[in-house]
Amino acid sequence: MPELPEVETTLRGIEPTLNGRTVREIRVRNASLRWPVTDEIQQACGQAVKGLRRRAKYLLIELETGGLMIHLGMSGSLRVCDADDMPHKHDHLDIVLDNNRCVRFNDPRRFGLVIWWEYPANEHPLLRELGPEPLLDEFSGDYLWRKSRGRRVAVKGFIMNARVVVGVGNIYASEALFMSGIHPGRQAGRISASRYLALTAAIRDVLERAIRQGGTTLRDFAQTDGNPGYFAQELLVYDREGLPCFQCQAPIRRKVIGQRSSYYCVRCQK
DNA sequence: AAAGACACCTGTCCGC
DNA sequence: TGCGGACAGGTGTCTT
Repeated sequence: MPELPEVETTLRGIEPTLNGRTVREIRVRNASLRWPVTDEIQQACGQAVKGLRRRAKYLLIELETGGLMIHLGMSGSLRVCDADDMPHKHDHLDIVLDNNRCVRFNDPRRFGLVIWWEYPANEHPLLRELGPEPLLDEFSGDYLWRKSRGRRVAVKGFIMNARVVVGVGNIYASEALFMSGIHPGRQAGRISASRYLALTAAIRDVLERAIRQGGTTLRDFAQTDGNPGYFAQELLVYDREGLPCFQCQAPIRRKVIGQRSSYYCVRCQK
């Protein structure tokens, strides 16, 4: 479910609740997430919130001697509520604050993750090998072009590889490739520098616009107040199999590339 | 080193 | 109405 814009939306949603507060309690209802939630997580109790940031699709709640790292997987979401509100199905974990407010982790498929980490976060095994953030200057057309030389993998898989660039998931990969006129199955190493420049700009543009709309809700993504994200209405190709291309009217195709559904226009993307 | 397959898990939708 | 199968926004790990 959540790609970079949905994680960024979630971060902005929980920020006012966490700022200036102290963690009073961590309530674990179901510890079997992608990585088991261990007792280590209880070290968060009594610690003040020092900051909040996002790296790739990971949310980092920075406390005094370490912090909480949260990943939403395919179906995870965070909601802000009161600590004594009745939990719903799949509400696996609560971060209860000193004012009785609560950040509640829900994840039907349990591909998500909530773990304790100690400083420095950037050296954590899950973060150490990650590529650049797509919205920062370190991500450029030149970088993508250099990185892709000799690579035979399909360009869609290439830009979804977190060692290449983080945060680009299945929806926004299809969208950015359409916007830059590149066929998703084209070999990464056989694309010119100028086309990578266009692709880089498209990735930035689509991610920034999606953040402004609170992310994309296709099925079950929710912002922290329970509202959906509104970017679905701006999607150009994703989930539009058989529907006319907005540029040329040809039917949008769906094809599995690298085990993921890819949506594209055969006439507009080469 | 790179690329591909697979596993993890639940819910929903569609055709029969 | 029930049942089986396909599919879903991610990514670590294992095999080629």
